[in-house]
Order: sequence, then structure tokens, then C-alpha cells
Amino acid sequence: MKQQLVFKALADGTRRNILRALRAGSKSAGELSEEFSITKASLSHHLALLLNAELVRRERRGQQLIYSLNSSVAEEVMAILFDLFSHKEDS
Amino acid sequence: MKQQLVFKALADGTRRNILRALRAGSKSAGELSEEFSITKASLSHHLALLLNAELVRRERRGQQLIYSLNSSVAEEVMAILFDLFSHKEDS
DNA sequence: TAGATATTTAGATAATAGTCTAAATATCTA
DNA sequence: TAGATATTTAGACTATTATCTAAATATCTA
Repeated sequence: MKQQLVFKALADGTRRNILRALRAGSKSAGELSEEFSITKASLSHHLALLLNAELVRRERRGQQLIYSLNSSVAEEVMAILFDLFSHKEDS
Repeated sequence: MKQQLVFKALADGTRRNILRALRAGSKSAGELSEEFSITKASLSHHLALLLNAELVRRERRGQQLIYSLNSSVAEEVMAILFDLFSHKEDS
């Protein structure tokens, strides 16, 4: 996991909203685009960053590309935060 | 807690390193500046963002300003991540 | 295979962010 | 109170990023 990619990906509100939208289940790029008031091109850009950070997975189903959450990276982020804020004397 | 401020603050590697540096205990701006190869002005800028996000606390001791970790916000961030990656059916 | 649909990629633009130097503010001490 | 020390603030510059339109790619279906 590349920390920098993950934290940069999480730094944008639209991308966090995309993750939230995917909690209901996996969705195609087109389905997601209906929920956001940005162009499909911009959404695709955000999805590419989320994918690059491994926060989401992608699989093709015919003409569509289906995106879904990758929860395991969230666990890694939490571990990093836990470490980041753990006072050295504590451990 | 303002999510946007916290995630933006965590998106920069230097700022995450500042948090790491503070795990050993609270430090003054000057002490911190010895550990980073940027100007005091730039460091001050980063500290202001961390403070604004409430990831660190600050108190004056004479001429010095002492910075320390604010672990409670880390816990909040973890809760948000937990929520962000929790599939709706699960809850 | 042509045309339609789904999505991404390319290139441009405007806003945001990180860094620097120089100047300002706050506190201490002789 | 004057000068020294510690830190921040102001203003400028460059790099990065979010967004858009237009064009390209991939897949399906008649």
C-alpha cells in the first residue's frame, strides 16, 4: 500500500462520497455518474485515483466497468493512523 | 471535527512526518524545524494546518510554542474510515 | 462489420497548495 | 526599555489538482 496515494485519494470530498456511494454495493461508472453532478470524464478521473490507491476494485461486465469497495485498505489506513498517533512511551 | 480539514492535513507527507516526530513527545517549533529540511516559515505553515485540523495542540512556554499530538482526532478519523468502508448490508 | 453504448484518455484551464524570502509579532533578559 | 530569540504572517512563485470539452477505445448487437 502506498500511503501517499491513499491519503491523497481520501483528501477529496467527491472521492469520499464515491466511497460512500459504493457502500450500498458495487456500481458501474455510469450508475455512479448519475449520483454526482460532474461530468463522466471527471468522475472517471476520480475513479482512477481511487483505483490507483487500491481503495476500490474494478471489473468489467460487458460494456460496463463495475467498481466496488476494497475494505482491506481501509484497515491498513486505520493501522497507520493508530501508529501515527501512538505515543512512543505507550508501546 | 471537520473531515475536509483533517483529510487534507493528512494528505501531505511532511505533515504526517511531523505527527510521527511528535510521537516521541511534545516539541517546540524550533526543535521540530531541526528535523526537517524546510524553512521555519514552511514548517510553521504545516503546523498551522495540523492545528486547524485539530490533529495537534499548541501551548506557549515563554518564547516558545510547544506542539503535541491530539490523539482523539485520530480516533475520529478511524471511525470515519470504518464507516466509509462498512457495507450497508453489514450494519 | 457498422453503429450504438459505456467509459476512459488527452489536452486545456482555473483554483489550490507547498515553498521561499522578507517583514512582523511576541516574549525574555540585561 | 533595547536588543536578542522564537515563531508567525505576508506576498510571490511554481507545481499539483479538479474540472471541462472533445476525441479515442472497448464492447455489444443487429
